[in-house]
Amino acid sequence: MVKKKRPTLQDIADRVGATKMTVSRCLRGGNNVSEHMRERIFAEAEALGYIPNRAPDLLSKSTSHAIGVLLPSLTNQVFADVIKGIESVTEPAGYHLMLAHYGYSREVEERSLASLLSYNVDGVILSESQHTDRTLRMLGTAGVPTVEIMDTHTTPFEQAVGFDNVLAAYDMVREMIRRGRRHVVYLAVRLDARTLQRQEGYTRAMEEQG
Amino acid sequence: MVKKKRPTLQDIADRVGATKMTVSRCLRGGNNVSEHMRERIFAEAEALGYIPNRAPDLLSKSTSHAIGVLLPSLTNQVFADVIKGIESVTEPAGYHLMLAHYGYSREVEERSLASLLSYNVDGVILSESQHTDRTLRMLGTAGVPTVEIMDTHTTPFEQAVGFDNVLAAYDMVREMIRRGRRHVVYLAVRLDARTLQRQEGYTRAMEEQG
DNA sequence: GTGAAAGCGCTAACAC
DNA sequence: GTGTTAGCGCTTTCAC
Repeated sequence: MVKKKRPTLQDIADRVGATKMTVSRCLRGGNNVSEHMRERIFAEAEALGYIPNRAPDLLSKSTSHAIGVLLPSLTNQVFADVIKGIESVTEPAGYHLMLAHYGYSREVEERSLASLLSYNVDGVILSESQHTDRTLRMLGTAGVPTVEIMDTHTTPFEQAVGFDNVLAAYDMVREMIRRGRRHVVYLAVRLDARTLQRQEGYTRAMEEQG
Repeated sequence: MVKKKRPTLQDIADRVGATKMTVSRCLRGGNNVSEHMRERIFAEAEALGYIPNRAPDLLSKSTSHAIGVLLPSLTNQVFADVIKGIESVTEPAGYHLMLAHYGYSREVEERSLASLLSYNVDGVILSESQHTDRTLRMLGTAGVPTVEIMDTHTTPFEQAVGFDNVLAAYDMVREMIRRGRRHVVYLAVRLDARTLQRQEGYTRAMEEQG
């Protein structure tokens, strides 16, 4: 399956008898192009099915108009909503999403992040707030804006958006006790960071109220 | 928010007193690098937090290791599952997903596709099988493998994976009739392509059985 | 109004 | 085992 070489600015330039510079200026709406040229260039571009190439920009300006999104899992329905929410903001802004998921493994997260960063993404969205040292270092050298979602209890690398599991659990248990419940039980399936955070909130509330 | 310039192969090369060629070979696991050099290069790469840059590859080989996915909507839960399914294949293969959605508008689809193609995605997944002429032309000149999902009734541009709404509706109605139902009613909310296909299946089954 | 040259970071091809 | 050159497609800068 050989990829056909796509038409470039040069191809258009050749056909209209100009240089790619003139074509470039014209296609980007520059006004210093003669009316005659402008028409021929647009006609040829359309005829050739010219599609601009973002790669050179990506190379020279290191900017991709893409945001990397690292999710622990796609199975958990909450992350489908997360994607939807992110898209609702990025799409109107002309940004694309590059997805990766890492199955709750910090090592996979590290690799996926490297991969995402190698595309020069303009920003990264991470879920969870526990990362390997290398992950943190990469975020540092990459120098792109980083947002951690879901957990706001742990101190974020840069910024975090989400909720505090500890506080949420604490509030819930407190409210139950306030309503007169005395035997509140905390049941959890997995002992991951979030579960433990909720347990912390539960324990705090229970101890506080005796 | 100024992006810090990331370390490049040249930066590593300067520090170990070699050329970027040697560094490039070494980091990619080439064996024709002296043991001494190899160690220093890896040490410096780690120290600098070097992250490889895919942009040059993208420019010279026009290959991105990314797949463009065009979805009509993210709100419809079925597409969350679609993403999940696609990811389950692409991720192990080392491919990333670039998402775009177009709100069931062919014009938006056309723009989004151009945008996706400008990243030199290695393949495109489209939902629905009705596209503008320009969309089709772009797919042609881009020359990347294209898969249309959801609808297999319409003749696909290249390949399609999904189900046949006409046939599905036909089968359902037929089965109802076979079980003795005589007053089967088809209710639809929107008159989009899919709805009309189902109606076609319904009508065919009803007429066939009288 | 249009062109020429350089450069973004990396690798393929070719020295030595 | 290591270096040199050239080039991917585009834009920026400077000429004319």
